Amino acid sequence: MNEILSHSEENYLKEIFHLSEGTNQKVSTNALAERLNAKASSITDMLKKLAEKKLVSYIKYKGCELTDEGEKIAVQIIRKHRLWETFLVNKIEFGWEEVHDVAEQLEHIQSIKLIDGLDKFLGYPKFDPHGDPIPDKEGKISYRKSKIQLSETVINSLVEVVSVNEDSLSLLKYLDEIELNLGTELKILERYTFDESIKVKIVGGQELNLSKKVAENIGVRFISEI
Amino acid sequence: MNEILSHSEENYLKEIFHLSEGTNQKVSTNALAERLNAKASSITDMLKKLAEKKLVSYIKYKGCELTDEGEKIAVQIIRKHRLWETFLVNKIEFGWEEVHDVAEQLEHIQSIKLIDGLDKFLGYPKFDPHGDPIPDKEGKISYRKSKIQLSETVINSLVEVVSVNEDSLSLLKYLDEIELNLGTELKILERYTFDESIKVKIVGGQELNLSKKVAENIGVRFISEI
DNA sequence: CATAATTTTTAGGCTTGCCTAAAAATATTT
DNA sequence: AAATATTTTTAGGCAAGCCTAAAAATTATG
Ligand SMILES: [Mn+2]
Ligand SMILES: [Mn+2]
Ligand SMILES: [Mn+2]
Ligand SMILES: [Mn+2]
Repeated sequence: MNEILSHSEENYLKEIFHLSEGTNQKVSTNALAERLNAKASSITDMLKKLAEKKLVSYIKYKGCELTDEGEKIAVQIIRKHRLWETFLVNKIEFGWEEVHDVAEQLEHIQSIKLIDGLDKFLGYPKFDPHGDPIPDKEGKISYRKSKIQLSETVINSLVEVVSVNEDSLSLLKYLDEIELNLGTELKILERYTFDESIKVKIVGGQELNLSKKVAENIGVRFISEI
Repeated sequence: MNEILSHSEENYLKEIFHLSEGTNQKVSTNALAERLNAKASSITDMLKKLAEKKLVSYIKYKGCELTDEGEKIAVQIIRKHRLWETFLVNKIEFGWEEVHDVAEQLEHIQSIKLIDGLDKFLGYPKFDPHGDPIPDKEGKISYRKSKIQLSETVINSLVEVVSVNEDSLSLLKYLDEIELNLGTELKILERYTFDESIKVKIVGGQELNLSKKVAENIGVRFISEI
């Protein structure tokens, strides 16, 4: 417990957390391999090491799962990642599509005093620039309870954009272009059954069509019927 | 040129710079070994690699020296180190004795946009919390021309503290205790030949004795005769 | 200047975190 | 339930960055 972990080990814990978040399934070797851009054999190697350190439970051929200790560490890394992203956007004038790669580096900086100081300096933000919740010092994550995917909304409703999937650079850039940001309000006008694309009106902005794929990667909160 | 360097390689370049700063001597393997807390044989290994990459010039048994390219990189790492230290003290409420270890990690973060943004955010500071000059974007270092060691001052002069050696934690803590900071003015009252300690009066504060060793690690600027 | 002391390099080895290729286990089809 | 396909593990290897012990070069000393 409380041993220093390598960047690699931290990244494994974080990705295991992300892959199992929401589900209660174990994480497969191949899924990890894809997310970490490594070969399955490398994953197996590392899982053995992390199991040895009691940070994951791992049964050959059956996938892995974080232990309580492993999850605690993973959440703190995610806390750091999201606080640094918030810092970059709020203080250093980064765009939301520019922050992730730098935060991938910053999340490994080892200093509790720094991260708690940063949290205070930023005013204890609850969400990062992509709308993802920032875990608190104790590791508590306040998920937005009423969040649904834009692709799941019913027509004739008014919704507010509360999160976007940060994984795709090109999505973030596209949303910048069409001026769809966190806080933006959308009227859901139509859904086309052929490709499940939807027509929306940005309140105070243009009307436009969004593909199913785009809509699936935007999180919204229902406001009202139109 | 412009290849990505490992943390280790960056640390070697930085220490070679520090060890040769001021002097025009080559840096010896043993000197590096001591500063980097590694064995001489490890240093030899790395010098071969850095020479291969044209970042140092290295002749067996004759020590090493940074190339122009190597020096450019070293200076940028020092720029990052000192900007981060300034950030920690000015924005995150760190004490000057707490910043170095964290800055050792932060100096390896790879993002020109971040470091230039940080520089702007901090208001383009010229000196770090220990009074060391912060290289600018182009690598120019504005050394304080009139700086001398407190140990070299003449009695009956009034001086201002402009820098302290950051290498010793215990020195920094001691200076905190006696309330000797950057900007503090000192009257040089006496010098005892036996141990070369000096008696000083902190303007607006107490009178006290400083050992030669302490005085050598404090940089001051002459203001006037008393 | 020859011998001793010091510094530096070489030789060989270890761990971490990857890799490829082949073998073994598991899942899917027919 | 075989046969086939997919997933996962094992075996063996490689580069980075460190180590110890021994050899070689340099420097200091009588
Ligand atoms: Mn991110
Ligand atoms: Mn994010
Ligand atoms: Mn420092
Ligand atoms: Mn400093």
